[in-house]
Amino acid sequence: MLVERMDIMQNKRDKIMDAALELFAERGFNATTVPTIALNAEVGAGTIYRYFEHKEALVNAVFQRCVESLSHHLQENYPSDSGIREQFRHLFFKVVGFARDHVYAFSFLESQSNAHYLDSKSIDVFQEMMDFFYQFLEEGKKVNVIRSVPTEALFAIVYGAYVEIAKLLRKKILPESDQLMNSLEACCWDAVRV
Amino acid sequence: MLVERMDIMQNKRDKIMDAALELFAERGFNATTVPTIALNAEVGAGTIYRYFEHKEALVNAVFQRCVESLSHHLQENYPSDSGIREQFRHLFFKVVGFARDHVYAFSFLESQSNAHYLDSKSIDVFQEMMDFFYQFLEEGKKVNVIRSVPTEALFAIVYGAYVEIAKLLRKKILPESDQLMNSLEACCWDAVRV
Amino acid sequence: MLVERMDIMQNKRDKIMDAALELFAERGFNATTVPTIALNAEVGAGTIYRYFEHKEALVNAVFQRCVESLSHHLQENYPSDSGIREQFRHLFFKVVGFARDHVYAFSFLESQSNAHYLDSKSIDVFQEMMDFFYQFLEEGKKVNVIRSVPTEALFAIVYGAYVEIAKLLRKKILPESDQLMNSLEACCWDAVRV
Amino acid sequence: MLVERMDIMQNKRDKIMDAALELFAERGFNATTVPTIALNAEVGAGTIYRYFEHKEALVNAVFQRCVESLSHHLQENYPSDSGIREQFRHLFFKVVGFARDHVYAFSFLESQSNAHYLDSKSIDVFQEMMDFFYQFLEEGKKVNVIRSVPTEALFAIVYGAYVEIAKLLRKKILPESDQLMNSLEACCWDAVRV
DNA sequence: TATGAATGAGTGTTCATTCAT
DNA sequence: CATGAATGAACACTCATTCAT
Repeated sequence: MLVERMDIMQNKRDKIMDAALELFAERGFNATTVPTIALNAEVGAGTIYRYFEHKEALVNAVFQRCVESLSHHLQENYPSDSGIREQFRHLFFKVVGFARDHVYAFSFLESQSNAHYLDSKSIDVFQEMMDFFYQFLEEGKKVNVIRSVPTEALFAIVYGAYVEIAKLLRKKILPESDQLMNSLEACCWDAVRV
Repeated sequence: MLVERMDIMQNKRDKIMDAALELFAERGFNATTVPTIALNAEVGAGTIYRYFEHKEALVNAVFQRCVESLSHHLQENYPSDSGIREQFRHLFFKVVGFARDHVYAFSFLESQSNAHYLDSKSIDVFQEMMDFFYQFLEEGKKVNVIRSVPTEALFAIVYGAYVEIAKLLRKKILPESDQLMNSLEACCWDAVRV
Repeated sequence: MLVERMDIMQNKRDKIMDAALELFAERGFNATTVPTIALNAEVGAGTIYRYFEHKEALVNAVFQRCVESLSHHLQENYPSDSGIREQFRHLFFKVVGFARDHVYAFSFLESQSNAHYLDSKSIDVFQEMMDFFYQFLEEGKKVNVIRSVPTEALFAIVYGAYVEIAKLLRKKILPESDQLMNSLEACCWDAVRV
Repeated sequence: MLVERMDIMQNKRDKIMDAALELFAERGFNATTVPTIALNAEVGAGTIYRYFEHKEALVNAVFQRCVESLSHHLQENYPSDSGIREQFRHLFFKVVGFARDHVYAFSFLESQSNAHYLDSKSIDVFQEMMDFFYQFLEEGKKVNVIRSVPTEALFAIVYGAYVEIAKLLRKKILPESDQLMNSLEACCWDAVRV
C-alpha cells in the first residue's frame, strides 16, 4: 500500500519531468511556462510544487537525469579491455545511439549545458561525464594513439561534431545507415588520432 | 538634410542593435528586457518600436547582421585561386578570428541559431552562409581531396568543432597561440580530408 | 464506546484549536496556513475540515473560546459582596493575570478583536464579556463612586489601558512586580473614579 | 513642463498611497491585494510598481506618512510655554482631532504599529513620535505633576485610552461633544497626574 | 520625431479546500 | 473516520507594448 503510493508518486514525478524535458528541449527554459508543463504532464499547476521547490529545481533535476542517463549509457558494455580505437568507436556509437533514442534529452543537454540556472550539483554531474571522456583521451595520448593536443580541445572537436551530427539525424537530414555512421565515426577518429 | 536625418536614424538603429546584441549574447533573448536595451542604447523604450516592430523583429535583425558579418568575413581575401587545403585553412582562421574579434556576435550566433523566434529570413541568411561552406566542401569532394561523405555531415563535423573551440578560446580555457591554432586546424582538416 | 469516541474527537478538536491559537497569535490569521496548523496539531490537513467548516470557522471558534475563557476568569471569585473599589481591583488583576497565564489567548484577542472575519457569534460573545464590565461600571456610577461618563467611554479607557499594559508585560518591558501592578491599578482606577 | 510632470507623478503616488491606506486600515495588510489597491487608486496594477518596489515598501511609505502626519499635528501650536496640564490637554485634543480628521490614518496606525513587515525606518519614525510623548511625561514627573510610574506604563495607559476612545468616535458610538471630550480628557489626566 | 509613464496580460508560486484511498 | 496528495483560483510581481505629450 505504502509501496503503491510511492510508485504513484514516482510516476507523477516522472510525468512532470518528462513533460518538462520535452518542453525545455523544444523551447528552452525561459520560454517554457510552469502551467504549460502542468498541462503536458496532465497535472495541476500546484502539483509541480509538491515535487520541486521551484522551476529551477525542476530544470536541474531534469538536467541531472539526462546527464546521468547519458553517462550510464556510455559506460554500458564499455570495452575496457580493448584498445583505444575500439573504445572510441564505442563512445561514438553510444552518443549517437543515445541522441537517437533520447531525442529530447540530448537536444536539451546540448542547448542547456551552459545555462546560468544550473546549480553546482548539475555542473558537477556534467563535469563527471566529461571527465570520462577526458580520461579516455588522456589515456590515448599516453599510449601515443591520440595526438598531443590539449584534452579540452580534443573533446571540444569531437563533442561539437557529435552534437551537430545528432542534430542532422534528429532532423532526418541524414539517414542513420550503418555505412554512413561508420564513415562519420572515421571522420571523428581521424580528427584526433595521431 | 534628408540624408542627415537618415544618418541619424541609421545611427540610432545601430546603437539599438549593438546594445541588443551585447545583452542577448550575455543573458539570452528572454532574460533581456526591452527597457534594458533602451537604457544601454541610450534611447527611450518607445524609440525601439520606431525602428523594430517588436522584440522578435529586433532579435532577427541582430541575428541577420551577425550572420552577414561572419559571412563577409569568411569571404574577405578568400584565396579563390589556391587549393582546397589552403582554402580550408583560410576558413578555419577566419572563423576563429571572427569569434575572437566579435565576441558578442559569435557568442550570440552560437547560442541562438536554433531559437524558436528566428524567422524565415534569418534561417535563409544562415543557410546562405552555410552554402558557402557547402560549396567549398563539394568542390573539395569533386577534386577528391575531401572525403566522400554527405556535405551536411562534413559541415556538421567542422562547424561543431569550430563552435566548441571558439567557446574554449572565449572562456580562455585555451590560449590562442599560433602553434595550438595550427594543431587544431590540422585536426579539423584531418576529419574531412581523404 | 460512544463516549470514548466523543472524547477522542473533543481531544482532536482541542488540539487543532490549540495549535491554531498559538499560530494565529504569533503570525496572524492570514499568515497562518491550514497545513501548518495541521502539522502543529499533529493531524492531517483534511481532518481540520471534519471539525471546522473552513478556516474562518476555526478562527471564530478559537476567538470565542478565548473570550469565554477570559470571561470565566473575570467572574471567578468575583467579590460580589465587596464594594466597587474592591471589584475594580479584582478585574484589573484578573485581566493582567489572564494575559500572563494565557499569553497566546490574550495576544490573539488583543490583535484580532477588530478583524473582518469575526462572525456575529464572535461579536456577541465579545459583547457579552464587555457587558460584564459595563454592568460593573454602571453600578459604580449609580452609587456615585465612578464618574458620570458614558459607560462605553469608561470601558474604552480602562480596556485600552489594560491592553497596552499587557503588551508591555508580555514584551518584558515592564516587570510584573506587586508594587508596579498596584500603581498601575491605581492609575486606571483614578481614571474612572469620581 | 518638468514641474507639471512631477506634479502629476506626485499626484499618482498620493492616489496610490491614499487608496492603500484606506484598504490597509479596513482589512489589514495581508487581506489587501495589490490589484484591489490599483482598482481603488484608478491605476493599472503595474503602475504601483513604478512608485514602490513592492507591497511592503508601499505599506511602509503609508505608515511613515501617517506617523509623520500625526507627529506634525501634535507639535502644531504646541504650548511649550504653558504648564504640563495645558500641554496634556493639547496632546489629548490633538490626538482625538487627528483620529477624527484622518480616520483611516489613525485606524491604520493603531492596528499596524506592531506588524512584522515594518522596516527599521518605520520603527524609528514611530519611536520618534513616542519619544515626544515620553519626554512630556518625564518632564511632568520631574516637576512632580505626573505620578512616579515608569514612563512606558504611563504612555501605555493614555495611548491605550486614546485608541479606544478614537474607535468609539469613529463608530459614532460616542458623540464628539465638547462636554464629553472634556470629561474624557479629565479621565485620562486623572490616570497619570499625581 | 522621441519619449517614458502607464498598462494589463501573463509569470511563477502559494494555499484553502476536496476527495480517493 | 482520517488522511494528505492533488487541485486551481488567486496572489505578488514583470515587462512588452502603447500613446499622450
